[in-house]
Amino acid sequence: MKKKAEINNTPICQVRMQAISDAMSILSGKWKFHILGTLMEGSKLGFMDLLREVDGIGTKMLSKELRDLEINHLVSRTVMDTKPITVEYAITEYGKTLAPIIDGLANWGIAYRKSILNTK
Amino acid sequence: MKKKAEINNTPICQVRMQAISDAMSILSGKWKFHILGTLMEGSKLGFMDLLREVDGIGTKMLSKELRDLEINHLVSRTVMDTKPITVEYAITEYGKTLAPIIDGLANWGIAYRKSILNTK
DNA sequence: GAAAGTAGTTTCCTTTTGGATACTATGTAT
DNA sequence: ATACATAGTATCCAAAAGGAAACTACTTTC
Repeated sequence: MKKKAEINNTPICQVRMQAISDAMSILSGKWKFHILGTLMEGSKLGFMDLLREVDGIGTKMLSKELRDLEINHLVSRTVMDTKPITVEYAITEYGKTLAPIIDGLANWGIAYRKSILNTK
Repeated sequence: MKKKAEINNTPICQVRMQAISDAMSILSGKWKFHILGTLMEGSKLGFMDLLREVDGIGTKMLSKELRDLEINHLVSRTVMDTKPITVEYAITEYGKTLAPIIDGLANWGIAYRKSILNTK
C-alpha cells in the first residue's frame, strides 16, 4: 500500500535537516567545540595560549580550525602591533550564541557518563 | 612572566571538555542527527523506511549508524516475527533527552542561514 | 519460477581528517 | 651569537569516514 511515502518530505523537515547539516558542517571536527569553549572562558587569547590550553592540538590543526571559525564569524582575529607581533583571538557576539548548545552538549555528556557508571 | 599557565586545567573545565568529547564521539558522523531526528518524528520505522526517509544514506552507513546508536542506548531495535521478517527501530526514552540539543542545533542552523542572507 | 520486498553484509575504493615534524620569519633577552 | 618567544606554513604520512555496487537470505505476490 505505502511505497516511497516520506515523512521527511514536508518542507518543515527539509528545512530542519538542512539546518542541522549547516550547523554540523560549521561545527564538525575534533577541536571546534574545545576552541570555542576555551575562548568563552578566557576571552582574548593568543595563538600560543590556545596551543597550551587546548590539550593535544597541534599548530596545523589549531591554525586551520581558527581560520574556519573566523570565516564563519564565530571567532575574531586581531593582529596587535606589539613588538613581537601578537594575535588576539576572541569569540564574537555571534559565536556566543552557541553557548547554550555547547552547554547542552557538555551537560548531556556528563549525564551520559553517570548513566554508564550506574548501569555497570 | 606567565608561562604554561592554563585556564583549562581547573577540574571543572577538564570534566566539561571530557564531556564534550564523550558526547561528540557518540553523536559524530554525517548521519546520526538525521536518523535521530527522523525517529523522533515518526516513531517505529523499519530499515527500509529509514533508508527512504534519510535522504542520501546507503545501506552500509544506515546499518552501521543504527548499530552505534543501539549500542549507546539511543535507539531500540526490535525484530518482529512477521512473515517477511521486519525490524522496528525506535528512539529510546534516553535518546529523547537529545531532543533539546538537536532542536538547538537546528534552530541555530536556521538562524545562521538567515544571517548569511542578510549580510550578503 | 521470476520479481519484488524484507534486512542487512561484504568488498573495494576515494575522500577527508588529523598528526608529526620541520621549517619560515620576526623580535627580545642574555 | 644563541636561545627562546611570537605566529604560523609546508610536507608527508596514516587512519578514519564514507560511498557504490554486488551479494546473501528469506518470503510473498504475480
